[in-house]
Amino acid sequence: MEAVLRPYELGTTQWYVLYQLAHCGPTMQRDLVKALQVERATLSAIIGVLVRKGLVEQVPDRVDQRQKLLRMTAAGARLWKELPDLAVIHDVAFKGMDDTAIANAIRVLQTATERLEKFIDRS
Amino acid sequence: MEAVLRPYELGTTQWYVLYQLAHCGPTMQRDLVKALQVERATLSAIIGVLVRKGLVEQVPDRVDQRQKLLRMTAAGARLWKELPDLAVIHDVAFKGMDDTAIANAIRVLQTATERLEKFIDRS
DNA sequence: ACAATATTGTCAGATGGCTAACAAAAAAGC
DNA sequence: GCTTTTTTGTTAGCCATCTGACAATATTGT
Repeated sequence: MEAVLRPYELGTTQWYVLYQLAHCGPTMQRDLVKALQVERATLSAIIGVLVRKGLVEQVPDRVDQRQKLLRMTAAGARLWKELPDLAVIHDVAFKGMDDTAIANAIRVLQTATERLEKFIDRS
Repeated sequence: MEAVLRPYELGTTQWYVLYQLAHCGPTMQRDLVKALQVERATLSAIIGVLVRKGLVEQVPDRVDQRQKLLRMTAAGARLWKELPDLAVIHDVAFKGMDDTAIANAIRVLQTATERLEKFIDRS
């Protein structure tokens, strides 16, 4: 992803923010934190970059003034349309491989992840 | 790993440097770059941290003055002995799982990685 | 209603990763 | 032998991530 995105001066997480805004419309920053599985502070920094680049706007909510709504700007939408389709990456990596083997791999990793998370919580 | 190492103020890559020095003895910095699969600049920064902490020494080579030999200090060896065994992490993640399933998962990921690397090289 | 608590975003400072550019030293070529 | 190239490490600057502390704002509890 880095390699594909570099010419556009976009990092992968920046790309993911744009992806969310393009597919789900304007979103509260706090909801993006959950969607991207990232810390509040991390997202704050990333949004900061996107705002400085003029690709995303932060609109304070009228009822809850803590929250901010994120919206793609016209420039953001323009850039988004120029971006190449990242699905090729998935194809390059997995096309033609045995589907059940892939599914198995995913299960193995998910199980390991869950176990480690439980372990960290307990300790 | 982060969670286990945090009480000792060690990052995972710092740990890995100590691991190498503990298991393979003093090592040239350039060889560590290959062992850790990391950029020269990245390792340089990490070594910088370990040197500041007094856990590792950088000794310029007598014959080739560009190269630097890395050696654990007494303080580094002392800390290393205190560190918990990280094998528990492997156990927590994978113990009791089907070995062939794990081997399959590894194969899937290795293949995907190789394909992506080839793709990046070509493009 | 007011005090205590929880949520949301930001800032500061750290790690770890990258690239690009540089300096010093060694090796290769001519 | 001297020039050019390669190797080695560092520095600077960027992105992404984390934790911890903070301010502002809501919510809850009494």
